[in-house]
Amino acid sequence: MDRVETRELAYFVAVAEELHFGRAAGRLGMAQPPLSRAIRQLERRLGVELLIRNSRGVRLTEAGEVLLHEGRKALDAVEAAVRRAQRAGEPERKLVVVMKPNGDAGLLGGILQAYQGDPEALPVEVEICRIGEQAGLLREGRADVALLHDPYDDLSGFDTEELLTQRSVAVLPRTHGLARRRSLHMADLAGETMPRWPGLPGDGPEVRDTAQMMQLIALGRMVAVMPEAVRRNLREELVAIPVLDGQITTVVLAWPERSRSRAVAAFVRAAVGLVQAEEGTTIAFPAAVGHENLVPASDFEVAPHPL
Amino acid sequence: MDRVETRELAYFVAVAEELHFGRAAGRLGMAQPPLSRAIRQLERRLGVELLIRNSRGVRLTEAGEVLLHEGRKALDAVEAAVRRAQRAGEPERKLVVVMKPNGDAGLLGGILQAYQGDPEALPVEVEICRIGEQAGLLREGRADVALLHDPYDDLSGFDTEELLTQRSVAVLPRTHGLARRRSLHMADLAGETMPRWPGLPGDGPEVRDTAQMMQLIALGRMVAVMPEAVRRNLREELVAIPVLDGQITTVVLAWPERSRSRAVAAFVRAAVGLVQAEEGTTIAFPAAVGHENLVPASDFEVAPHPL
DNA sequence: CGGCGGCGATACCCTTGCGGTATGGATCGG
DNA sequence: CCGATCCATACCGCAAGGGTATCGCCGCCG
Repeated sequence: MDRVETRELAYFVAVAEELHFGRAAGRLGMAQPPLSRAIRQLERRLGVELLIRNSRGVRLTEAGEVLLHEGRKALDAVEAAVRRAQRAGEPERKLVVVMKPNGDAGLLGGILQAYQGDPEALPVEVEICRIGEQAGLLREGRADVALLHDPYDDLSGFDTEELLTQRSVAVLPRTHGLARRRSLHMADLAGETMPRWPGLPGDGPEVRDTAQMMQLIALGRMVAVMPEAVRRNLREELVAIPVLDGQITTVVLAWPERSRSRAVAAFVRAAVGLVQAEEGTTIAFPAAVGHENLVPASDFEVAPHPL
Repeated sequence: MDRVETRELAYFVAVAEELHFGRAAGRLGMAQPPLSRAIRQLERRLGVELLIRNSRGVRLTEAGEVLLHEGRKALDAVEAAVRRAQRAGEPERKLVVVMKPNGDAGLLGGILQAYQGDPEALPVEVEICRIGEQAGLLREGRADVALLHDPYDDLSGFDTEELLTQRSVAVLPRTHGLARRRSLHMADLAGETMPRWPGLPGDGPEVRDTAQMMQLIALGRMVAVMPEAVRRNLREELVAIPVLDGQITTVVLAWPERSRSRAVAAFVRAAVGLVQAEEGTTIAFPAAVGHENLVPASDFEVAPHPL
């Protein structure tokens, strides 16, 4: 059997997402009949029924579900291949590091310093993206490495190296009834309104970024349980209380699997070397914190580290 | 910028592999001029030089290297998407498990038994492939799950679950000077001829499969250090001696990342459940071994398990 | 030094097949 | 029963992919 073109895959994905030939054709910037024909042709060539058309709508068969899912991955891979090749051909090469705001837990400065000492190092561009975009940017080949968070980000398709584990703190308004506690358990927060992050399920109000969330917490509209690195940018009127049984978050360095880029390899070396040198320190804080709302890390010691 | 078609990617990969337009065109079943043109066109569209043509051969630019590498992955992904969709559309669905001969270390029987009890289970087809083919079959979508060996197989692009760790044994002819030792270190085998497996570097004679290797060992042409599961099919004239500092091999169950197949999920459940139930037993041997060339597992206890 | 051979690029032509428009046919709602 | 909606079919034109012939360049060898 001969090749399936990306065009055909993209057509199918569009139809499978819209479940409507007309709308899909519109999205693809073409007329409906050629789209119908292309999909039929694809089905004939694969020898599989992908869609069930009952003259008043479209449904996916099981094979169609699979092709939608796998086809998206394949299209991602093609796009990433092109973009990485283009980036590799640019006259001044650079390494793009992507993370969400504060997503490095204070590690990036040290990593960059170590990296620049490597003979294979390239100039670095740090891209601060919006929450939920990190993994996608890396998948599409727009970035070379990313600082991601396990278990919140989807790490599949990447090679990774764990850099740092973080425990959780509850971010509360200073006026909250629990604000003077030295530590909490998740059960203490039962019934509180929690933020809902884009892409994740939940019933709280959706928040786009940490600043927005902080604002809402300060207004008493919600509380949040976050990796302890949030303490680096707490507002005056908020406090962070350790949550002893909260989610453990791992900051991981991720890059495209089976990458052969020497610049990426050097970056990974730098990052791993750095965290190994700092082994034992769970999280780095600026030396001069000065803020009373920063809970001393020793408070975590009341509970054994669950890892 | 508009889409890159798989056709164009395949053309480029062929040329990049052959480093010769004529041969690549032959391989693709087409004439050389359209191929030249297609590649030029691809370069123009990407805005990147991929090949350096000096009228007496072709070389890859750095961008070309990247596109060769990433393009192969992308083509794999497209092919896998198609094949998985086709498999999902077959009237009698089945689950294809792939492994190399003896690659399950005796686990598969139990896994299959546990799996068949699951309500989501499908009929299973066990595919025994040649050495080095396992990961590829899974990548191409010809199999649903594979039993692979870390660190020998390339696990990137798969989700995995570790099932079993195996220590190493040296397979020696009964007449070998070391054949009566109770245990060895790698240093004891310095200077011995070792097999070279397909795809891996090395300087020994290449072997295709274990049976061939066993034959060569019996003839005194080589010795081999293998995961201890080889003891399950040793010939009469061979012995297996624990190698205390040999490579630790992990049998992992692998499946396409981000898979949504319920049948695969059920298989993973069955396998993980099984190994958890047997937790503590490092490797399962048939109850009635009876072969004196099977070294008792207790011999391994002289060295602490390095994991 | 000149001819030859190998290799990629160019020129030109033909055919395929993709995409567009017009229309048909089925089904559901009122 | 009519109209609206939506996918399929019919048909057409043109862009683009593929083939053949040939050129230009370069290294090799007589």
